[in-house]
This record gives sequence, structure tokens and C-alpha cells, in this order.
Amino acid sequence: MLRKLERRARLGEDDRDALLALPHQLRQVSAGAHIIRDGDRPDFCCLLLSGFAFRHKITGEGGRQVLSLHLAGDFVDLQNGLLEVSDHNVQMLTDGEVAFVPREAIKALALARPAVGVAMWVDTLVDSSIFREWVVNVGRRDARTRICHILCEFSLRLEEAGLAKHHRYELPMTQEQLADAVGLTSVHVNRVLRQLGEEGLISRQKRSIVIEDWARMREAGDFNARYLHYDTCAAA
Amino acid sequence: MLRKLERRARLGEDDRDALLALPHQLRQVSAGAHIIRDGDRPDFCCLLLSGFAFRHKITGEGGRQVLSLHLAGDFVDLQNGLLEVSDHNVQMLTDGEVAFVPREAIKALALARPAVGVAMWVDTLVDSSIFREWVVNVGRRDARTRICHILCEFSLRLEEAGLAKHHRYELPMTQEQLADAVGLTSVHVNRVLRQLGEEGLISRQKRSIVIEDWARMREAGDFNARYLHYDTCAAA
DNA sequence: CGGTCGTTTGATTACGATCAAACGAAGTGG
DNA sequence: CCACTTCGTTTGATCGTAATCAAACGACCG
Repeated sequence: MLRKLERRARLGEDDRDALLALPHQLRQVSAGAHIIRDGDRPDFCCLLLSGFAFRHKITGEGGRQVLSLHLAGDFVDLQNGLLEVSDHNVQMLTDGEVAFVPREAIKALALARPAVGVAMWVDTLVDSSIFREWVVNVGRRDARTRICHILCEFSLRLEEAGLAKHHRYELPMTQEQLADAVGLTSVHVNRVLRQLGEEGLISRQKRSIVIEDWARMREAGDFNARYLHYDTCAAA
Repeated sequence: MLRKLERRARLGEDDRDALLALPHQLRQVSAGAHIIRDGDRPDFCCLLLSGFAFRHKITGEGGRQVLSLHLAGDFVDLQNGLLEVSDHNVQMLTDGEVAFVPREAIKALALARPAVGVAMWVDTLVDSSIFREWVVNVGRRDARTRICHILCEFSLRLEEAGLAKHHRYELPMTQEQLADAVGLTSVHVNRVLRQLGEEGLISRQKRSIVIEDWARMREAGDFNARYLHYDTCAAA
């Protein structure tokens, strides 16, 4: 779980020990469970140990916008270590296990061990980059392109986490949740998915997705993995 | 210019001195000048001293999505201090002055003075929060709501920076750029602006905007300033 | 004085939303 | 074990918001 952070900055032995020594409380949570709600003043931030989680916001009209998907190993809400009040919801997508780490411990760690602080910072910067790409996705791409794009992103991220191979994976969300991630209705998402299947770009049964033609899919989704910053490591 | 950072974390005298001692190169830049391009490997990050800047991405189809607006005093591209390659463009909206600070100096400062590192981290976390709100804005709100929302955001941010008063300000961008920020066409933005004027929510002449009825505007824009995190200060 | 850029207005089109309904799978309870 | 509910998926028909295409206007600039 801290393999991710280590990729983000060069950490010493002590740094790693300090991370592992973080006080925390483990909890089993089931699908749909709320971890944090918009407006809360949480006194912890949460590290996802297994399962999937997502962040989202609800508009005044009742619309939901999914903001991000989180995999096992993600520090889902590092923001909450430093910002006073949460500006969005965090909810479980599947059953899973979460470690709750006190805010103060995170802050203290960042101050006491700057290398760890920088690693966590980089982690949130990559999150930020993904948000930017999502702004582009929902703001300036048509339905088909949006969906192809997000399917590409999921494929790479799941593969990177060892949860997928050969562009074949289990979609960790319903079509309705997917729709809320790309700013469309579930009805339209369903139609586009069918069409992508007919065109031979993907095949699927239930939630299982196979990207049959990565090159065409990349093209169709206007996808460039640069924003995932897989190559970045802030050497200390 | 470092007033902003000081609001984000308690800094000591030494910390402030270290910030002011950052090596940098001043440059006058004119409207439209590119500061960083998508795909660059910059060796600096830039602090905006005067004028306005914005970040944006271009899709494969040629569409532009504006990602953020930056005011004098903003560390526009702190990401570039730590991420290897830029995932978006940064461009000047108006003439202005920019200080270029070497990447390595930023990294070194974050490691040597953790309190400053945390302050910069918090700054990027707030940026992140704004990106999330923009995802919601373009993903799940209709044209009218989007535009009201962004006009509210600009009003507060400009006022906070001392560049506006009583919900009256000079819009730092053209309607076309505004359209690219909210994921609409400039034609439609223009129509909505006219309509908002007719309804008495705003009045305007050229770029000058007055929000005539803040309460109704907030309502119309589904606007809640929480995501700007003005109250947040990570005490050391 | 033309030329460019940004704004404004009109007419038409189209993409995706909405409304509606059926279906299958999984889970619940009698 | 089967009726029944619930949830997610699928398909069809219609509607509406914002895009597109087109053109005129005003301001500023060289």
C-alpha cells in the first residue's frame, strides 16, 4: 500500500517506518457506506486497503457528479488531513477495508519527515491532474469520446494496480455511476456502450469489460496517459 | 504575494525569509503569452505577480477547456515543481509580470522547511477543490446555472484578492474564454448573460460585471463558497 | 480608413435528456 | 421452493437545450 508513495518520492528507511507507524483504526465497510460527507469536519483521513471507493458531489437540483474512483492502496482523502471541512462525499463502491488515520498524525508526519510530506503532496498533485482531465472530459468531449476516455483510464489504472491484464477488467461501478462520472444519463451510457460493442471496440458481459482494440479505443477516447504521471518520482 | 501562503499555514520568521530568498527570474509577459505548454518538461514554476493567467487543455478535436483562472499572487504552477511533465497549458490572459522559480529550489525548500512545504501543499489542495467544483459545474449543471456559478466564484475570489468590491468587478476574460471555462459556446454564453441582465440578476457594460442581487445569484448558480476553503489554515 | 476582434442576434439542427416500459438476475420472505 | 421485490440493464419514442451556421455591429488599432 505504500508502494505507491514510494514511487512518488525517494523515501529513506526511517520515512517508511514512520509511515507504517502511523496510528490508525481499521474498519470493514460495506458497499454504499459513507466515509465522509460534504460539509463534515473529519478528524481523520482514510486509506483504502481493499475494495473500491468514489468521491462525489450532489448539486442543488439533486444531480450527482462522480469526481474520482479509488482503488485499494489509495490514500483517498489526504485533503482532509489539511483542509478543515470536506467539500465532497466519499463513499464505498464495494465492500472493503479502510484504515482511518488521525488528521494530526498526518500533519505531524509531514512536518517531521519532509520527504514523506513531499511524497504525499505529489500523490495529491496527481489526483489534481486527473481532476483536470475530467474537467476536459465532461466539458469538451461528446458522449462517445467521454466514455471511451474513461474506459481507457480505468484500464490503465487497474492494470497499474495489478487488478487487470491485457485491457480486460471488471468495471467497479454500475452504468448509472459511470454516467454520473461522465456527466451523462445512464440511458445514454448504455446506448453508447452497446454501440462500442457493435463496432468491435470493446466487448462485455455484465460488468466485465475487454478493450478489443486498444489503438482505436485510445483514438476514439482522445486518450493520452500523460496526465496519470506514471513516470513521475520527485527524487529527494 | 506570500500573504496567501501565510493564510494556509503558520509560518515562522525563518520560513518567510526562506520564501522571499527563493531564487527567481522576473519577466514581463504580454496577454496571450504562453508560460508552459502541455507536454513540456519545465525546469521552473511560476508565480504570478500581476495580471491574470489561465490554464487550459486542448482536445483532439480542437476544443479548448479552460481549467482555472489565476490572479496576481498565485503560485500558478506549483505542480511543475514536483511533476516531471506538464499536463496542460498555462497562458497569460492579460499583460503581467511573472517570477520564474527553479523547480529544484521549490523541492529543496519543501524539504528544508516542512512548514513551507505544507503551506504550498495546502495551496494546491485548494486548487484541487476548485477543480472538483468545476467538474460538477460542467458535468451536472445547465448553462444558466454554470454561468451564474462561475460569476459568483470570480466575484468572491476577486474580492478576496482586493480586486473587486460589492460584487462589482471587471471580468478578466472574453465571453469566448468564459465559454471555454464552462463548456459552452460563446454564442450561448452571450445569450445567457443577456438573459441574466434582463432578469436583473446582473448588469454589465463591456467586461464590467455587477451582481445586482447576490442572494438570487447564489441561488441561481447553486453556489456555496465552501469549496474555496477560505477558512482553512493548517496550523503548524 | 480598412481590418481585426469581440459581441450580439437570428434560424436551424442535433445530441443527449426525459419519459416510459420491459427484462433478467439476485435477494427476501412466506 | 416459489412468489415477490428490488436493482441494474436494455430498448423505444419524444422533447428540449445548447450547438452550429450565418451575418451584422461596434470598438479599437494601425
